[in-house]
Amino acid sequence: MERPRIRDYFQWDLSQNETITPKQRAILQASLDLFAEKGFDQTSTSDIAQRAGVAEGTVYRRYKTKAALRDAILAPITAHIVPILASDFSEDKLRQRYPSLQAFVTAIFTDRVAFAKANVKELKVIFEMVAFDTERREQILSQIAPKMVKQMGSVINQLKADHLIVDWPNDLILQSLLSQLFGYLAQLMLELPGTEIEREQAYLITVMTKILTPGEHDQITGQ
Amino acid sequence: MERPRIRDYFQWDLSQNETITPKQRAILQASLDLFAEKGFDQTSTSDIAQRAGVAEGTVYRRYKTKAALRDAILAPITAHIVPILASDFSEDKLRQRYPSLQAFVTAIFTDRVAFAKANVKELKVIFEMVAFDTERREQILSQIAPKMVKQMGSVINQLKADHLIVDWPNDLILQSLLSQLFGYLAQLMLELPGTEIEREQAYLITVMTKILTPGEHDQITGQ
DNA sequence: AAAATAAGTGAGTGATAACTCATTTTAATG
DNA sequence: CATTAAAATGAGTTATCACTCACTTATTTT
Repeated sequence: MERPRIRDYFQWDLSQNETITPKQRAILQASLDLFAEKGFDQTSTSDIAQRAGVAEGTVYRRYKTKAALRDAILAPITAHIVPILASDFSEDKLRQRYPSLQAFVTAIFTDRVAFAKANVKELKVIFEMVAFDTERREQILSQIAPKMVKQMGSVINQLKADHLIVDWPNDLILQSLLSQLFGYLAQLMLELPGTEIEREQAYLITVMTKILTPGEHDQITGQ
Repeated sequence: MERPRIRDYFQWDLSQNETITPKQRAILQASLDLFAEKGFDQTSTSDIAQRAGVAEGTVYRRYKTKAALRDAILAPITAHIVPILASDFSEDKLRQRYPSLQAFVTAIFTDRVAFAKANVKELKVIFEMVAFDTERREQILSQIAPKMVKQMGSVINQLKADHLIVDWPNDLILQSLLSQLFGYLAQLMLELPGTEIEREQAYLITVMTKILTPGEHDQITGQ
């Protein structure tokens, strides 16, 4: 059974979904744009209809509720966000030793950064949803976190055995990886100016490698 | 003219504001809690009244609109957020040379992390507001960014001259500082589990020092 | 204690927004 | 072209929510 490559998840083409009329496609696109621009609650269904060039009733033809419409937008990305975040380390990559720390970091970030870049709007909508819905957040986390800890854990332990990575507890290492990703995401979503997005990926890899390289500054001084 | 120390901004005691009745104080507290829990739009004024143990009319006695109530909550923090983020480097600290990179990083993060920790709820409300209000975001940024770039810039240049900091463009250095802060903030606001918040400050300083220490991995490799 | 001022109340109001449905328009099929 | 099915429409319904106001209760002043 073949796992799909991460690149296949990029660039959702909403139009290739089954039989979907141009108007329905316009509704999905308008919703995504508006939710990302103004937020879910601040977007009315009449806003969506107007932006999509459609009557309001058309919005409700396929999606029973506004929330269902949001779910439909996020369906493709949520369906694959778990494997993208947590896996990709299970099979081939796990068994192959990482020759260097940089190789490990590159493996982690390359696809994930590209994925984030290709789905900024969707991620923003997810963030808004998850920020104020504790239940949903914990549900998602309980799916992702254990896999991540387990799969990444083995790789990290390998690197530790080879003295290729800093001797921190694994959760701290994971935390710095995540923290770095969050910082990057925030920049994308808030459209912070003065950022050459193009150099981001290389920058992230450089910084992350630097953080995790064993060295003299590794002692975490208490306060 | 004495500038207030950052510690003075911590821990807003809403009750010490002028003449404020217990009920008004309860309204402010309930609003802050609910806005941070459920989000601004998902919180109705009747929710607030109920949580505060007050009639709905009472909410509107002092604050003309729901937005004005939010502004009132954020007033103290927004009044001081600019100096906290951007300054504290203008006078004494700027003139005194930083003996080490760690001293510089510690100076930057200690207060800011403590501030973030003491104002998680407020920051969450601000984030929600700013995330979907481009105008307001740019307005705030245009206030903060130039000061930050200017004041931090001089310090960074000094450290560069002494070869105490990595030879990256200043905006890239600033970006990594910010990115690190964002990552930390995200953890706070999303209440991500498995995080010993107490070690965060020491961790941030360690990591940031490591990132900015000049070394062999400084080349940012293109993709 | 009486008068005056301020604080608090909650039923009521207008507007908005999510959602419905009878009808019309478009597309598919024989 | 006629028939049928699907898609689209937009006026209408219902519920919620921000906000008001005439009135009551508490507090201060004289």
